[in-house]
Amino acid sequence: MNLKELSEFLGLSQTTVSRALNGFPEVSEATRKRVLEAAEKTGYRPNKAAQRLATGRARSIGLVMPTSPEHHFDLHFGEFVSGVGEVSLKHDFHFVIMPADPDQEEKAIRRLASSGSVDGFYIGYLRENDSRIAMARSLGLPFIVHGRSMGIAQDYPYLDLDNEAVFSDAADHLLKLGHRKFALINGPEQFDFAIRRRQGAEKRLAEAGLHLDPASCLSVPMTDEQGLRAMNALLDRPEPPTAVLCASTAQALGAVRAVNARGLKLGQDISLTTHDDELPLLKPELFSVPLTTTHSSLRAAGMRVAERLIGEIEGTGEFPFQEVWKAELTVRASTGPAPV
Amino acid sequence: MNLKELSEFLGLSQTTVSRALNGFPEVSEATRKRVLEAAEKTGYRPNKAAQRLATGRARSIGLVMPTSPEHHFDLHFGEFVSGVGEVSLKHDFHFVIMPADPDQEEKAIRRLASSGSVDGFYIGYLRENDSRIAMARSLGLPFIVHGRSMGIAQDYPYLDLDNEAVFSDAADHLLKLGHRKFALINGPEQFDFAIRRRQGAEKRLAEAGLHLDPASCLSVPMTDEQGLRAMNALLDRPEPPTAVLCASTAQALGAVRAVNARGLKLGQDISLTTHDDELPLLKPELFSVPLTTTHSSLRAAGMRVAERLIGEIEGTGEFPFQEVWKAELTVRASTGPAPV
DNA sequence: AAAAAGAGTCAAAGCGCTTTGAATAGGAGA
DNA sequence: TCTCCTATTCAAAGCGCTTTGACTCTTTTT
Repeated sequence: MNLKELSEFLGLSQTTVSRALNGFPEVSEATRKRVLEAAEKTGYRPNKAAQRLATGRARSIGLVMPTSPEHHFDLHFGEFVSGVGEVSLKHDFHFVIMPADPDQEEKAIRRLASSGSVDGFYIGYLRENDSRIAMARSLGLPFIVHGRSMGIAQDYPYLDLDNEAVFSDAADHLLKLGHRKFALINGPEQFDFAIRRRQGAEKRLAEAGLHLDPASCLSVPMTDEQGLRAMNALLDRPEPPTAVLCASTAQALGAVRAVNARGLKLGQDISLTTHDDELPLLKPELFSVPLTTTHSSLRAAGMRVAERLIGEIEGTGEFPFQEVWKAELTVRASTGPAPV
Repeated sequence: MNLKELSEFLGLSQTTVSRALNGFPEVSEATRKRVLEAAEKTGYRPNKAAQRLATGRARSIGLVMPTSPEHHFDLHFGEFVSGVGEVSLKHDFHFVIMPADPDQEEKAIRRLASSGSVDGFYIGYLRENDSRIAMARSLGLPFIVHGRSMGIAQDYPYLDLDNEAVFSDAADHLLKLGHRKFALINGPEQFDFAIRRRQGAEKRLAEAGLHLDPASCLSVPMTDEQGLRAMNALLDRPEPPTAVLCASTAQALGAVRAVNARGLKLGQDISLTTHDDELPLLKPELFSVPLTTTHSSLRAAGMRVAERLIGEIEGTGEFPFQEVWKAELTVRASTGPAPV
């Protein structure tokens, strides 16, 4: 059933039917009602491709999904996407995912944009001096960056977490508990957020007259396996830390395991904090020793990104151009006074 | 840059340019080369909507993503999707995700299909007597079911794991170790796979003359939190089990924590197996006591589903209509002889 | 009573592509 | 030399929708 058939069935022109369906004012209420009922009854659905071709708008947003045999689906990404998805649905937007090898991402975005399948897109996992920002701008399509990129003028639309504060707040908390020997299990420093977190920790520690030894700043992928290894490496050092900052609950999972395996008591022999993206699968409060965290909902970030992107496409709503969210500190049993 | 401009630029007709680009034989090699070069140089990309409208094919497959504020993004789903994505990319297919509340799924599929945005789709998380299968068939679009649905004639295209064997193999292994007191931490029995797993366990145990008490068959969501609670409930029973079968590594994570919290030794006081979907984040071999598992790659299943779906759409390749995959048993330290 | 304004409807153009059916040119065969 | 292929190329017709500009009636204003 297409527009032509529907309008013939109703004895009206396609114009009128189309207008009635799309809520234009110049259609009489009686006609509109008739059209709507007929559309309902016949199960008419406008053809998206035709609409898209006619209007130039796709009513869909896109994102590039990092994927490859090595780089498996990231839990954090899924949580974010889930938020984007929920909001797209609410606005009746489609949501096109273009999977791409991480190092082919730029090409993938270009393909997505120039194929006309989306009228806005999202960029994530920002790196230092990320070339994707300039490219995104050159495509002439609305976009929004989740994160920021050091080394580039901050004149693009973004939503980011205050990553400096994430580690600086955690460090602050541990300093007040008397800790002096710090270490980081940070995310991969190819990413902007990891660099900022390290800098946040360094800055706060410097204020307390402490210097963070580069050998204590581990930068590893956000999985439990890597967290386990990293913590083992830290505990094997001649002078192991008493305070460790983790970048993700997934890493913390492994790190805690390493601590337990050595018979050390979390919150007593060693204190650990993690940043928590509020992954439903990994709740820091459910660890055998509940974890002290900084936390901020990644899902909420996804929702906000979609909200802003769709708002810009539709020209509705007023949104800030740039936003920085603060993470919240919650103290639990995994942090305690520095051992004497 | 569109076809018209490109053909004007080349001094050729749109027909010829289109044919050259799409590899039709009736274009001279010299012309084809010229066209290809010009397309490359000008960065020409065919407009997807126009192609879709003209051909009726969308070159994209779709899936409905279960999402809602309660039902958060499922880790297992992400892993599956990642496989689908990789294959779509290889075939230059788009990949449209329609997020939907789980109980609105049917409506969402219908919307996806009748909007013409996809020319094939996937159905997952099958329930008993699942009405989506009949509906899918009525849409007249290629589709493939991941899983099966009890109570419905098996005449639809599917890929499924042999879920009976999953728990029956695990039960078999534990029986041979002398265990007589069994319990299940199964997935939600609204899903077909969970029902089959329970039946698989029951059948194998019945062969050994054992009856599985319904109170020992826990059916809970696949998260560590639920695993923890379930295991606690089991250990609180007057006669706690010595052999526990888990449906997911996520549940096992919590279950193991419950075991440890009581000072019980895994593989000695209590044996535990889990089914492992090969989630990169949760590796059973990395648990402090490595877990005995049945395993099968969910990602590989996603790839296969996409492969078959695209194959059917394009009319290329010969694929079986229905497939059942066997999971593999790997024995590790979490299972040992039954305590005396 | 004539002119202007407003309400409702419509025919037709156009979005960018594929594809049908026809046209053209250059050789081969009669 | 003339006809008939074969190899290329092309003009034009859709695909299903939105949107422009025009066309009827009514109703209001002068």
